[in-house]
Amino acid sequence: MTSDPVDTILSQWKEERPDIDASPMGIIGRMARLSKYLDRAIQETFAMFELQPGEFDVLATLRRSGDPYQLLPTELFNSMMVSSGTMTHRLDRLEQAGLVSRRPSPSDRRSVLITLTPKGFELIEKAVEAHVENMHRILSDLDEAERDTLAQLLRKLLLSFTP
Amino acid sequence: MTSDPVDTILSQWKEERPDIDASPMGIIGRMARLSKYLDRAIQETFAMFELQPGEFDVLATLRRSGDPYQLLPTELFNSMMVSSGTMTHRLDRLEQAGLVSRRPSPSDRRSVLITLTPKGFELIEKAVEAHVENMHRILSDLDEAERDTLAQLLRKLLLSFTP
DNA sequence: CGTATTTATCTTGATATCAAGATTGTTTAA
DNA sequence: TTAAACAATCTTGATATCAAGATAAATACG
Repeated sequence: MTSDPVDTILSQWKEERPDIDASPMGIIGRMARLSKYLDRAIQETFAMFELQPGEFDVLATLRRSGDPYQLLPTELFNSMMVSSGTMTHRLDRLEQAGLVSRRPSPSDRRSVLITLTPKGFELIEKAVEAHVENMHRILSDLDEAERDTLAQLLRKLLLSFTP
Repeated sequence: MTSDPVDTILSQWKEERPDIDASPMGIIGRMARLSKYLDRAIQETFAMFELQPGEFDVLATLRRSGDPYQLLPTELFNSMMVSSGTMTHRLDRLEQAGLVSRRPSPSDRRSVLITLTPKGFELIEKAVEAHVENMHRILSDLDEAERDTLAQLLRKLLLSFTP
């Protein structure tokens, strides 16, 4: 089995602090590094559509919510784990670009309905297709069984954070 | 098998775009979410030592490099995948806090030697112990076989980015 | 030998993000 | 009904980060 940079880190700790079991870094350290690589690889696809990752997330969330492609800011920032202020800023940019619209909610005057515009819909259709294709390419070194196993283990770990 | 938020997302895509195989999101989407949860959980430990994650990384990298706990800024930012400007800023703060020192390199007048101060050494010893303990706790829902399998799969994926 | 290229670090300007607070509106319950 | 609690969104101020460029020094090469 070929060794990676995290193996080097683990063996350094073994040498310097043999009293410590640093093995969890084999998972957490690799997740951190992978996360950076994945972000970069994925961003290249988004850039082809002049979208930031956060903007893509908003459009994709609206798209997959189904007709009428409409959600509240609160639903959006809850589902994507960012603060309300961050969402306000994203929506400002997307509205500016004509990809979503803000309309007052008829049922709650505190609320705003965020809706995909036709332009936003067309853009996210193409961007999602490119993104999915790119993700397949990124994972192509894992066979189907490995991808399944990995997805299962990640789900189990993810569930330990969301009871 | 209990379902998680990513399963919901996958089934939404299945409904809305049955022509697309979004299964890679089962890995990449979970990695993205986990990465956020892990960052938050880990940050709590660092905060107990008044360290930002990036500052912890610098001190830990110096510590595990072994005596004399000394590296160049270039080695530091290469190993932790951040820009040189980011490293300059981190080193400014760490130097300010008296945790590392900057000394001119005797062999290359362009270079600066970053060294752990005794204060930095003492702090990182304690912080690493707490961090490792915390990581064990975070992964405690996975048994040893699962942790091994997960680490192996992550290594394989990571190696596909670093040839 | 002297010029061009590469390397090491830092600076600058822009931006995405967060936490905390402000504003406005809704719901609860006495 | 009315006061208190809660909810939805936006604003503000701070910060970590990056990309690109500046500066200075070392190395390579014709």
